[in-house]
Amino acid sequence: MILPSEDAGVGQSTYETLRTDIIFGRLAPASKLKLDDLRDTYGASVSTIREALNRLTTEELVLAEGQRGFFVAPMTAKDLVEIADLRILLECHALTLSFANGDTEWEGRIVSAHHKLHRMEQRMAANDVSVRESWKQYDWEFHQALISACDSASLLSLHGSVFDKYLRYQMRSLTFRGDKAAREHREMLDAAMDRDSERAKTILRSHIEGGVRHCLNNPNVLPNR
Amino acid sequence: MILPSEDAGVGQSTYETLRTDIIFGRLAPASKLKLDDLRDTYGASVSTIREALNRLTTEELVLAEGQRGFFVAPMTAKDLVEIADLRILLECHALTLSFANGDTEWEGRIVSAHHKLHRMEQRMAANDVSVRESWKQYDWEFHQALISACDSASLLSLHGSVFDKYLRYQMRSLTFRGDKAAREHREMLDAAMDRDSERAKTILRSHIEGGVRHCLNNPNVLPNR
DNA sequence: TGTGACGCAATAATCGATTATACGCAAGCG
DNA sequence: CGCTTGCGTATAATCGATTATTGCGTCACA
Repeated sequence: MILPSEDAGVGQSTYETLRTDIIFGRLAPASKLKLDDLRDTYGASVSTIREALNRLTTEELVLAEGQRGFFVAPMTAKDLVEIADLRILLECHALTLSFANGDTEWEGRIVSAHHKLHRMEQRMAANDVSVRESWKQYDWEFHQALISACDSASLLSLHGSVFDKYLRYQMRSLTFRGDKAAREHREMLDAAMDRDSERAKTILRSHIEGGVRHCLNNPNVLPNR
Repeated sequence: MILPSEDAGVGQSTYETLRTDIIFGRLAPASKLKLDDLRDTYGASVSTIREALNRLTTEELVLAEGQRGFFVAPMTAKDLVEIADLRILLECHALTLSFANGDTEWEGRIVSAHHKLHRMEQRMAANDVSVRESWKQYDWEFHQALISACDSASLLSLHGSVFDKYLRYQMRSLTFRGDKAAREHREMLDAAMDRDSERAKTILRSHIEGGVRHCLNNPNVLPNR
């Protein structure tokens, strides 16, 4: 997900930049995406911009309304709950498969990812807000590592897409919920080493549901109404 | 899904036509999609074609390889199994939600969809192969009706996308498996009327797994190797 | 003063042309 | 004789221009 890759063409990098700009909230939910403006901002022709927007439309990060142009997908409480529900469904399923399948390499990936995530959590706890985005990046890498042995490219891809939509809501909650979340990450690490997928799933569910509650209670997250 | 809508612009209808052409096998798996050829075939400019292909790339019905163009997504046994697994996961979950939520309108949609599907199944059983595509259309409508009360647009959208990828494999099995499938449809209808989601899920799982076995045993479905 | 038709400005959709990249073949060199 | 390097063609990527649509503001008329 997330990281724009260097070498790619204009089209690919425009797509990636637009995507992260939506996920990280630099493009406001429900705002109009005017092609001419975007061309100036992103330094690509309208055709290229349209290509990127069309791809984002399929992912439902952008809405295309008839002949009336493109809009950033709005953010609503209902959508958040739906997305979280899907993330739980997909990630729990992947967890089961992955725990049954994982080898020592897999364990190594998890330990490594957790270590890096933990470092970021420490910096976040020390109010070093500059690492917000990389913290979320490492959060993704950890969750990704846990399910990386599920042996289903389709499942991983679908999960990645849902995760990013969930992330868009997370990114708007400016307050740090790290204490509880960090403990849950630690517990999932332990459960993974024990290959106890039921325990991991229980923790994951409450991990995500906690994140949802945190967002719903946070007035920054849902601007409308 | 499926049906190309009339009124839309060139871009939308090109996208829909390309999509159904891939799903229904009119464009061979793994074949190269040359832009100039497609422009002639579909009567739209390269930019418009590219727009459509980019959208299909996001859905993983088309693969975009670096600067080397577009390819129809290949079909493999592993992909079929993964997609079927996802369909079971998503559709079972949606079934649970829908059965808990559905009102009388919902029941009406199911009864109606089943009736139309049943008619098609009869014609298929009588070797009227001309209705193959509409039969699959009604199959989709029935499954869609069952989960239509799940009250999650995101889940329905994700399910639709996975269903269509599954359908691509189904469309290649030229032999009719309708007898068993028709019975399962009937049983799901009954389970829906009884609001017995556990029963419906059991049937659905074996319904889909039966379809997968049928495809895996059918040499028409997986051309490679 | 309200309403509807008209036209203008803004913006989207679509296109064809231009530039860049990749691939195959052939010629030169080891 | 095989490998590499350079050239030409085929194809993709990107762009700017052209056409179509929409939405708003204004003016005429009831």
